[in-house]
Amino acid sequence: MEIRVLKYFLAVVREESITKAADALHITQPTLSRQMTGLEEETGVKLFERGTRKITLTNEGLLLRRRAEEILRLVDKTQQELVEQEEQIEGKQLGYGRV
Amino acid sequence: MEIRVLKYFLAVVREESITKAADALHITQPTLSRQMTGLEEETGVKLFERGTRKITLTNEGLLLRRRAEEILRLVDKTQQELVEQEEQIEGKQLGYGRV
DNA sequence: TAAAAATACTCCATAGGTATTTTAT
DNA sequence: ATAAAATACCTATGGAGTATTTTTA
Repeated sequence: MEIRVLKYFLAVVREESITKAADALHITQPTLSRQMTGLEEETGVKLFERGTRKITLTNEGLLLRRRAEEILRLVDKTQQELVEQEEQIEGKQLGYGRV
Repeated sequence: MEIRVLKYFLAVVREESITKAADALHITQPTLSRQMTGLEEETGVKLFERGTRKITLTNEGLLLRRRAEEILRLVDKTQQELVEQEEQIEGKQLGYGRV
């Protein structure tokens, strides 16, 4: 399970469609279709019911949606905190790209 | 930032050495060295002070350690929950690999 | 000087693309 | 009939390996 794929998954959930999500992510429909199949194989659960008009989440899909949101929120927070701490330390001349 | 790399990072923290962590992860030292450099470039912060005997974490490294532990705990929990829900649903004949 | 990390290559796995077929309304 | 997903096949990026050099207690 990778962060990139969890972002893909949430895009599919948001758009209720692999085709629309692929467009939003600027990747192609087959690539996203394969990534979602891969996620289902890896986790061992069926995440969506595919239809011609839209995709609906299974109970397992609903569970993963909640967790994926939590995980990605934490990842974003972490990246934000690192930038903030870096700025603080830069002011003390101790950081990475220090002068 | 990918889950695989966060696992690598925590191994380096645990072993206090890229060489030892690579060994524990069953990958080579240069691969892990590059992944850690990549993580530092991607986040924009210096994570370790490299020494000849062992590696020490910077303040940013300490921060990432805490967050990476949180993130990986959530990921593990998620995978566990998916397996559990799957088992429950299999009993109701509604799951993925249903009979 | 002797460990550990970094670099210079090479290779290969897989993310990603295009074209097409299959599926479900 | 048609819109969406899946599949087949190909390309390219980057993860990973071996050999070697550079760094720092």
